[in-house]
Amino acid sequence: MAVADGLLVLLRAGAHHGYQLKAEFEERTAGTWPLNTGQVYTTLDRLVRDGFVEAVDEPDETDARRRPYRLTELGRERAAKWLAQVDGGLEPPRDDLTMRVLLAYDEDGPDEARRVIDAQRQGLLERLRSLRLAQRTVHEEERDDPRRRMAADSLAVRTEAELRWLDLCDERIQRTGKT
Amino acid sequence: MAVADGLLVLLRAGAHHGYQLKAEFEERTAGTWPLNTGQVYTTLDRLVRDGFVEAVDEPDETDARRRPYRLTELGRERAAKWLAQVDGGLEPPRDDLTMRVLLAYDEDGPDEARRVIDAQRQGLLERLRSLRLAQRTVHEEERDDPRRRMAADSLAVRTEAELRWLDLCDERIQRTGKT
DNA sequence: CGACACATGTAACACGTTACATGATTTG
DNA sequence: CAAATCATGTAACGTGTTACATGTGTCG
Repeated sequence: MAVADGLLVLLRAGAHHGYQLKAEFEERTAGTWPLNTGQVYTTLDRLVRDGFVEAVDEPDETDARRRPYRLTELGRERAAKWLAQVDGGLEPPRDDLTMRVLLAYDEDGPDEARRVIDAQRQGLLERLRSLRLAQRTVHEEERDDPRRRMAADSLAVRTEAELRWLDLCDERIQRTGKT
Repeated sequence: MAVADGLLVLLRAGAHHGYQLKAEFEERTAGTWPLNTGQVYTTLDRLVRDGFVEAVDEPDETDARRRPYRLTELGRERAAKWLAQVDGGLEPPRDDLTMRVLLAYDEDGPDEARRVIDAQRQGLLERLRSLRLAQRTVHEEERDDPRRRMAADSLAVRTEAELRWLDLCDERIQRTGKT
């Protein structure tokens, strides 16, 4: 649903056609979130079906191929609501890292969990190094693009959080301590 | 795919039937990751189809309803590989929070982005409070279950990371500073 | 026996991804 | 004109979610 809401946000600025939405979406995300063209059109279809978006009556004059869409009142409300919304409340995390550690825990004593945690830590540290290296090797214009920097920050901050979590898991396991 | 890999990990300990897999999966994740029964069976079908799992020849004697499955050699390899694997390399983050901030940026000057960031920050702080409150109100046995604590930690650490990221975004926007 | 937990499924839908098909317009 | 870009779509598949259907075993 994330993509659908994103398109609604873009449509707040005025009518767009599908290809244009794809291009603008990618520009706004600094090329870090490529969209599939097909997905744009099927998503638009669903948005039309559900009343968030409608086709513009008089098609584009300069290019007959273009089929612009605009927000309905409902769509405008949804876009505003989505921007302000905070998702993922108290529901437990459902990601591979958490699942790996939880499932490895107590498989055969704490050893298996330790092995998994160590392997993940190595991999994440390696990822952090790569991220920092990549950040240093980009061209200046790109490095100064705030959107690109924010996207990069997001990755780095999340990776650091995962490392911190692994440390916490280690503590918990030691405290339970059989070994 | 996460669930499929999780089932493979559980099957390393020996043959299980579908219902049993669901129950054990939920127990191992301390009830934080409920599985839909239907999903278990369709996932098992796909795993059989792809050669990671096979039906046990002689069905369970004590209960004719049960249809136990076991790992194939291929499945055992996949489980081991998955446990050691680190996912999400250098691909940019694709989550709602990142998308909201990036799309809100430069919508109409930095103001819209600021509003979105502030709203998200408020919501995330509220979530952190709820998490800590919830942690304090659980019963003792649950609070001492390491799996439950790890799951709770995971949520908290991630939320803190998101808050840190929002602060970084604020900095970047100020530095670009139009106001 | 009747209720409830155990156990296996099917059907329909939402969303995302990949690949492909098909034209129109612009530009060298 | 030919090639590249613009523009709109369809088809197939993987994964997850919800809801429903159906039957067997156990226990009060």
